[in-house]
Amino acid sequence: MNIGQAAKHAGLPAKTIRYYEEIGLITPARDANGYRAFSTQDLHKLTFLSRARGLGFSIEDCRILLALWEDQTRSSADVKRVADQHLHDIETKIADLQAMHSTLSKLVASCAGDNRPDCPILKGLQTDRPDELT
Amino acid sequence: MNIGQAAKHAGLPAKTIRYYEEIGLITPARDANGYRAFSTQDLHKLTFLSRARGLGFSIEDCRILLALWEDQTRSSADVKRVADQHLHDIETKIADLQAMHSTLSKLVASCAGDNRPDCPILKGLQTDRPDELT
DNA sequence: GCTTGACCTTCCTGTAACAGGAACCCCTAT
DNA sequence: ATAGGGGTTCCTGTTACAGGAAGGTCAAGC
Repeated sequence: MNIGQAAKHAGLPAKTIRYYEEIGLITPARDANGYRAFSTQDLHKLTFLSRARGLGFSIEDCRILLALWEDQTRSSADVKRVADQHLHDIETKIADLQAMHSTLSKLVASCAGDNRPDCPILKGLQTDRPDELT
Repeated sequence: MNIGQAAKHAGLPAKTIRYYEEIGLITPARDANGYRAFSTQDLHKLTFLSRARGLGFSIEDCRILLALWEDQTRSSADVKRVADQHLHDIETKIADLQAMHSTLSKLVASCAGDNRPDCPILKGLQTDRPDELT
């Protein structure tokens, strides 16, 4: 199967698949004409990668997860450790974004948004603790 | 004031300040010895940038906000537009992360995390809709 | 006067995960 | 023969800096 079909199958851009080969996540065979020939196993790997990336795992985490996936003697604890760490990272990011959102939404709410220059958002950005502005 | 002091004052690494100069966000004067000389106005700008970046605004957004901040004839509507868009982006990111978190936390919860190879997390990653796994 | 250490300077490379595009090859249909 | 829709490699650009090399500067202490 050529890269175009594989791309559709996995829900990934062809460019991304070429990149995954370049960094050694997959190693599809080659036809006589130089075209990549994707096996069923390759397609499974690509789907796996697509899913893992979709859940926000980094490429390096994907590399680890893929290795565990292929290792029939793995311990589920090893998988869980990686996933748990990522889950924690996600929680941290959410908390950070929520903090930004909280501060920023207050500033936005207090801004008239008309044609006058007076703007609490800009005022908030020049002070150290914008929440203290009234 | 030298870059080290300015960095402390603004809560930014010196490296970041040099970068901001390189991309034209600030243009501090130079002493005879070539050292950057930060004025009070420069310090205000750096603090502004530090705050805006801390709220997640992109560098390009910061450039716009900084210009509005310096323009006494601005309309607060222009500022609000930028902030509102960013707020929306933040909301989108939070929603994305929460979706990942939801899926992943279910998978993690269903994984024993022991020394056996059987792992619902890996199973979830190879199917298209891991939530459907029981 | 000399050294030492803490500053400062520029310049180059690397990061994450690809996207865009050029220049070119391959295959099939008309 | 040509046109199109694949495929290939290679190079550049993206975001917002961090790390580090090589070297100039300044104030303090001996």
